[in-house]
Amino acid sequence: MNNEQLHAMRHSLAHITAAAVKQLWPDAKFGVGPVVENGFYYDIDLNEHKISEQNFPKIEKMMRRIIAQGQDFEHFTMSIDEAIDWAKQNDQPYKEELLNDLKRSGTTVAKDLDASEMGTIADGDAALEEVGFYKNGDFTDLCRGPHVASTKDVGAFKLMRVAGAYWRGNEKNPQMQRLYGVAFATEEELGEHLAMIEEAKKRDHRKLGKELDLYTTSPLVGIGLPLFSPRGTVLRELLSRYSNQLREQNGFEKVWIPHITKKELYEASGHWAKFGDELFLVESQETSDNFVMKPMNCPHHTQIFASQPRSYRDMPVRFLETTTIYRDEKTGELGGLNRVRSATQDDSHVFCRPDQIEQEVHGLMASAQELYAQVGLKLRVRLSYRDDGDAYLGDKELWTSAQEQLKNAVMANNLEYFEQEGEAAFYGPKIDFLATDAIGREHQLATVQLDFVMPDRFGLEYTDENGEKKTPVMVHSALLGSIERFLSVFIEHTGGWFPFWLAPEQVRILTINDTVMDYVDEITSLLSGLVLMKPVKYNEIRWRADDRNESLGKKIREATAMKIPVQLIVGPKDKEAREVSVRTQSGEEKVTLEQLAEYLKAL
RNA sequence: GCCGCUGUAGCUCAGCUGGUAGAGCGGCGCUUUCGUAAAGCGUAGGUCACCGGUUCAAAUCCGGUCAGCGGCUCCA
Repeated sequence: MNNEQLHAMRHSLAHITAAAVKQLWPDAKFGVGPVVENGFYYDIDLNEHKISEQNFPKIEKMMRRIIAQGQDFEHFTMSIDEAIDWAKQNDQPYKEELLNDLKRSGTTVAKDLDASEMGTIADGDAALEEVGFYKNGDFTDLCRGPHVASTKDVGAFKLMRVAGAYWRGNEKNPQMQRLYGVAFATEEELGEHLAMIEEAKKRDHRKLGKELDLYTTSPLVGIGLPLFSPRGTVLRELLSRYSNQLREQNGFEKVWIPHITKKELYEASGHWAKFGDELFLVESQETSDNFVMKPMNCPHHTQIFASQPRSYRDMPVRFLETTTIYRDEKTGELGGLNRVRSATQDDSHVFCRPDQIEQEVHGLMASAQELYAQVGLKLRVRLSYRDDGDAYLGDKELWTSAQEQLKNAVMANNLEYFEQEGEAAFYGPKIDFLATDAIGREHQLATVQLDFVMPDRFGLEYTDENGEKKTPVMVHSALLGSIERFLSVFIEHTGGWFPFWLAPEQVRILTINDTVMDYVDEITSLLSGLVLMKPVKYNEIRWRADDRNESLGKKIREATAMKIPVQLIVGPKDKEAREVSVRTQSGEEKVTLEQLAEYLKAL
């Protein structure tokens, strides 16, 4: 089975889905039905009627009937005008619209779908004369193909869900119903895929967030505004400390800024014009000034840079701050920790000379590399450059030099990378770090962005060796990105089994009976004096003793459910031998009290 | 913001086509001090998300609101 065959199977299933829906609801109007990752979808407009998942058995039954009939997929062509007549006669206004686009420009310029799905080639500017159709049974559809020969050759499939989708991805257009299915060549592969979805569900950070008591939400506080319980706060603080520690080693200094500011700050930076509708407004009862919650930190940090005269000898100036930003995201976008209205960034800004870009980016990359290696996420790098267009601000030579320096830094760090032209921000080129998690999903977390525009907007300057005023370059960077989003990825990556240094509760002592209480005191005073220095410095051991009047089995069960990495079982025999039974994910072993500290430090 | 689905005790869930609410876990009390993933008994918890409607009667049907989930759109 090669990709083309699988593609044809999935695409054929899209047609079969549409054919089944057409039989069940004859007045259905069809949009597009492309192949997507792992399957296919078809956009359908049923006027008043709404398909729900309860209809799936009925639709799937109809699909299986069509499949069992072994209908041939017949290919034929029509002239474009005949095709438009066909669409009109069959009351298919969406197809008619597509055909008219094809007639005009040879392509359908809809976002999110490949023109090849609609029966033509994407890269033609010329008007099209003929379009392809496929017919199976009495269902005919505009389509370039290819398809499998017969409806019985489509492999294994399952309808997954139905969702609203705007016609051609534009929210001003009518909303259609998008029917999603997954499809594979064999039942086994379909089964594996469904099992993977189950695995992802088990690791869902919203589920684990509740089970492990990491964070919560409250309708009284508002959606998209998560509240972190003690255990979740440990994770947040340690990750932030680690991220800060890595950069402080490279000369970054902590700064602090307030969370509201006058709107004028963002008018000066240019963000108000562009992102004004995403800012939370804050009203003062004392002054007429308009305040906003900060949606980013860089403009504030520029004002700290500007507060002192700067010499070329002072450069680079490096600021660092873990702080929360607030964005008024649309309610429908919010969910879990992935997308929130209060997001905490481990933000940093370097103000440097143009010739210092490479060394600064190099240092940040090395830090990112170390952090991600430590948490077990595999990194690769996307370099986004400008193209020849005029959408970019700043000196072109500076861009060229900066892009070279970025690439040098990536090479020096020996990182896997790829380059994209035309993907840079208007204010400078950027580097995104893509992290692959334990079940193969890729997430964008850390970022390094150059900025040639903001220093100019705020009139930042330093004095060079000739006594002349020069404008610095800014390097924006975050290693974790948003701590909330990082946590959502990290929780799912680890399935809640955090590495020892990060675990909110690292050690739990499980007693067998009350005769060992004095021995437990000895153990706890040892643990209380224990401090880890790696990878985060001054990381005091977090422990609890479970000396309740419960069975050992129950204590183990509960400690394991909370994914506590080290369980110390303490009974009369252990007390007698002056050792503890250490239970970890990799099994159980006896460790003497004397060796316990070293044992834990080595984890 | 839009479309679809869901909302029953702290948690996980049962409650068929309307007759007025249940289990397990957890909590609390008592007993048990028990060595590797749930000790025993007892007991207290619910305006069935909220508001309105239909009905003799609503957790159940209808409408609205809020929240959660899956998508669309968006993401400096």
